Amino acid sequence: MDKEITIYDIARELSISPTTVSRGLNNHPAVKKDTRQKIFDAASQMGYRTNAFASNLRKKRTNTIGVIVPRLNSSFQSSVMAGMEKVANEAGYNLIISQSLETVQKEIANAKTMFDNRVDGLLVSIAYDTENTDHFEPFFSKGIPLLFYDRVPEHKNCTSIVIDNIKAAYTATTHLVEQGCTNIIHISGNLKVNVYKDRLKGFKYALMDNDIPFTKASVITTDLSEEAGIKAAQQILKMSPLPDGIFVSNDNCAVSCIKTLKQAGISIPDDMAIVGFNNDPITRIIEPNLTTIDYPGYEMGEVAVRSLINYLDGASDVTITNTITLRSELVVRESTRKTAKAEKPSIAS
Amino acid sequence: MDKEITIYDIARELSISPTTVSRGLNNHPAVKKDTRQKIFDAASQMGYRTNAFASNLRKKRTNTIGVIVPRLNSSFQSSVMAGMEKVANEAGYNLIISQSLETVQKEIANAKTMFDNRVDGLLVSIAYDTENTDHFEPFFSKGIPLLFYDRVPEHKNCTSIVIDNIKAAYTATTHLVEQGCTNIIHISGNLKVNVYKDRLKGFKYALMDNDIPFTKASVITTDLSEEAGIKAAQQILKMSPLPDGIFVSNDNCAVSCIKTLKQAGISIPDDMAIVGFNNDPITRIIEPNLTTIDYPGYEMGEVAVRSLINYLDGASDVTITNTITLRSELVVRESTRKTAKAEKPSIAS
DNA sequence: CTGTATTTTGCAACCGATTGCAGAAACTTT
DNA sequence: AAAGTTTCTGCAATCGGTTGCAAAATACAG
Repeated sequence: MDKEITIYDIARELSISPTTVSRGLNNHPAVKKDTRQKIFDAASQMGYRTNAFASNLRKKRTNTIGVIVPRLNSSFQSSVMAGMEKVANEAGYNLIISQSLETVQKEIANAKTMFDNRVDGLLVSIAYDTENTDHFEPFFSKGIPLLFYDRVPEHKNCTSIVIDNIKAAYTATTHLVEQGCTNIIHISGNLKVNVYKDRLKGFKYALMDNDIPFTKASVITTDLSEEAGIKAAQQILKMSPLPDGIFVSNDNCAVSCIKTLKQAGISIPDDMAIVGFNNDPITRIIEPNLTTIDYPGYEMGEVAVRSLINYLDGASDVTITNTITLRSELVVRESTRKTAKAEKPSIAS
Repeated sequence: MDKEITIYDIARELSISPTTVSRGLNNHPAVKKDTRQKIFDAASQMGYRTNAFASNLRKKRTNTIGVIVPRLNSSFQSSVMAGMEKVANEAGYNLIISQSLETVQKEIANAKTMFDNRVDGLLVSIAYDTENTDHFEPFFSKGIPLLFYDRVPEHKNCTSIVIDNIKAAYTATTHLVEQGCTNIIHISGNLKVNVYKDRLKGFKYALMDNDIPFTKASVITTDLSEEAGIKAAQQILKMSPLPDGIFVSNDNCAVSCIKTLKQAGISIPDDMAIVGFNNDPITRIIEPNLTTIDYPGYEMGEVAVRSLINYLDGASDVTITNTITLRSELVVRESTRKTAKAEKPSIAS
């Protein structure tokens, strides 16, 4: 194992002090151009590489951003990660990623690890059962920028990046009404989570504004999994009269719901129109293609990291609570096009 | 900003030396139980948290594993990441993740970053156009364990984790033959990449073993994207006679291919049977459901990290080149069930 | 050529934990 | 109670950069 080259080796080689080498390598203005060049040359020639720990130890900065995410293996979240990684990498930051697997316990443990690892900033999308932000207190009190995205806590004034879920759900529901639906069901997720709560709100408002009664029976609360979609569909099939429109809070669940309904002989969109949420790739595979809300995951990741780095560079102030809202929009496809059936290509031979 | 507590503070508080505190916190046997307890109590009471940099600087170990992946936002890769994160987290390691976005340049840059960040080990799934492993040389020569998974380089003797792509493709193709296909096309990916190369091999062997002629025309080389699936389908539609079986190297592409073929009035599986590769969730959404090769992404991630940590703990030796091959298996669904149509539920109302 | 201003460089302390080695303390043994 | 063991503790050096402050080198002015 060959010895590691340090600034001391370079200094000795050039007969100058380590101080100057350090400054030179960091492009400090108080180093003669000439000297600096000599340092760079020697460094690359000798195979020097900086020791980040020594530097971090002294500078108390890590150039590392932590990310805590419910699950990595979801279409939406992996897009977000991809966007984050891209921006972080370009800005010279590393990303440490961990998953809470939807439990507070792991989220707490992860937060602690991130804290101990002295991340410069933290990006979090909270777990299902996270009900408070106590475990992030150390970050707040230490002034480490903390930014929530997508799934954000409600009570605390935290900087967060979201879409307008109320509006999106309102738009989706209104679209169903416009297609002629009058008996609409909403399949929702855990109502403790802001995104699902807001989508329910939007759903409710849209019904109200269109003089459609909203009752407890209008909502089926699930965990939005694939199985949940099947169960919800079965539950719907038992309703009488059958609803003519369904707004599901997530595409995955909507898709398995559609599959089950189709198997039961329900025609979509003619018997029931369905809208999902997320614009997952699967929406363009299910037949009929699913109308959904386009949700900019990749962009959300980019914006999250960009904002965080702005804070870190002192360009903006964390303590000023603000919310960044990204655009989202309805993408209309066959699953709600009651009249325009011609657009749908023939299915079977 | 409150002052950070160090072992010196604890030492002063308890009137003992920092040495003992350090040893105590690390459960060094040469510290009286009694003393150790006092140290732990004081530490937690004073809000001490270890400074990883100081420790790393001294120990020359980071407890960090680097991962370089082509893209994060793919169903397969995000499963792998999820598996990796789980094992790494449980073992007390952090994961630094970066994407090569399928280009060597970025892969080289990422490798350099990982190296400079002194990762304890590196996990890599190489980019499309990576043709040699020169940029990983520093890892080899420094004895930093490097482990390739899924997309592995061919010429170098590297430790790698893979599935038997030849066998899997052979099985998939043989299955098509067993279903009565006699004119089979293979839609492949970049043949410089081991996985696609091997799948082509398996395809070829299966044809040979079943006395079906293999010609250049039997293979369509693409980038396996969604668009590629459409184009490949169009190309297939122009063939005469039309093939009766297609083996696609990836589910995504297979699905868009099916969509295009169906639009053109081809009946699947009766006119053409199709097999994909990966067992992506979409295979169970497309109609007919896609027969595919189940590819254990999550497990691959788990195994990769576990192996790496074994090396790091000195349990096994990196220099001994070995290849870990995970099981993979054919999952038969409607897209190839020419005879058993009854299993498929009615599609339209 | 001297004095002042400006640009460069270096000294030395510091960041916080780890560890080889030696010495102190506690415990056994005879 | 002295000598021999065994168990604990602490000194001091070390890991490799960074930075405030002061000194040295150079430039500029008169």
